[in-house]
Amino acid sequence: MPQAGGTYHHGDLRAACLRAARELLEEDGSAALSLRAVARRAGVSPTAPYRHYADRDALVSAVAAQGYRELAEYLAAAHPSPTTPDELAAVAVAYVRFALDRPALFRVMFAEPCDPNSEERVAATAAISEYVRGVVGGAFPGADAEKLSTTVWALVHGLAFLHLDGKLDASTPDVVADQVRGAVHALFTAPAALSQVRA
Amino acid sequence: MPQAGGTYHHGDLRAACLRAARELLEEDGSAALSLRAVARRAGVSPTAPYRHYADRDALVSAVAAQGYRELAEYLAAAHPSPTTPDELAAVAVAYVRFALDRPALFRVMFAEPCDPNSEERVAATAAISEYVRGVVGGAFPGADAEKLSTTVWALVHGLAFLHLDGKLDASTPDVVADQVRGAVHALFTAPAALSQVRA
DNA sequence: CTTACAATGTATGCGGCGTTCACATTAAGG
DNA sequence: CCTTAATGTGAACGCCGCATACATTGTAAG
Repeated sequence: MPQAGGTYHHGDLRAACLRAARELLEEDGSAALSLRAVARRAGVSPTAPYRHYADRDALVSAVAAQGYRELAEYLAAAHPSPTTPDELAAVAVAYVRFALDRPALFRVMFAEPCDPNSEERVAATAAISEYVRGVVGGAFPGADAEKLSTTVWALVHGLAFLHLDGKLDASTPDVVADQVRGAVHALFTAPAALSQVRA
Repeated sequence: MPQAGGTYHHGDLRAACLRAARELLEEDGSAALSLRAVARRAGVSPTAPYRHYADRDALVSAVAAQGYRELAEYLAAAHPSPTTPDELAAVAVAYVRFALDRPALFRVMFAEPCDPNSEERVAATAAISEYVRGVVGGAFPGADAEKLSTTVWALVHGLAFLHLDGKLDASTPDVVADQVRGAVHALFTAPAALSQVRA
């Protein structure tokens, strides 16, 4: 009886596992994200989570999928439908800030190959891809949305990862934001760049 | 006696561990990179590697450091001192190809925070940073080498990671190469982009 | 040549982890 | 009420990282 006054059935162990996993992730990094630790934190026996997640990968994928959805919200909050380079840069800054605020989660989302066994995860990643393409395509209707969105996503994603790895100066949030804005503007204020990626 | 006719002393277990680790990495992914598996493959007792690596992280860092050095060679082989956008694009293509050819190694190199306890590793990463800055600075002497090199590195690094994660079309090497070239050209053929990042 | 020592590899053991399987408890529906 | 499926428990297996004590061997000083 792991819970003092607890009932035998937890109620919503699935959600509790997800919450516990997120906490462990931010507290001790992804190495500490074990099914057993999650079970302990949820106040449940070591094998109880297997009723809700097939294996550790399934739990990790669920965490990642939740991360993708949160990222989408976070970007939308930065600007719902950016059109100018400035607005796009604001979204890019939000992307990098998201990564720096939740480093372990961001790594879980992108550091491993996306497990194709998790429908939830592939759906969430597809949604992010769609979002990026939609935003870039909306801002630059004449350009090849596919290529251009890939380019800008890669740029922002790369900045996020390099910052995460401590390869760049991330001393203050402002420094980071300026860096990101500068890089995005370099890409978007360039007529030659746009013509380069047109269909 | 793990080795049939083997001697008690291995001879060069340190190097053998590194080799075994690389093999395991490419065969079964980073999850299979355990000190015990390395020891098995080297034909040695499970704890023997501890004589040469303080812990698992130390071995991983050594593998990563070797990866950084190989990456530097690989880029230099693509073009020793690029100056034109075309030449820089060729180096960028090599960067992404390196990542796609050695996915597990590339992830080890970049997916976790760089362990500051490994002098070898920090030295190798610093060398890569220097290399990138030098190449970009040499190609565009007027620009702010710091900012510009960060931008182009992030772009290429992001492309590599997105490809690695299957988020982009990596059906054929040519498709990937075209994508990378297009993205780099978008950045470098833009006068406005360059003026944007000048000091 | 011997012998002491440092370097290198071995043996054993601990606790944690992922996972499986048999079993217990509970909720829900005929 | 009683069956049945859902959910949680417990014990067990093999793998892992790692620490400790011990065995073997190269080396070099005496």
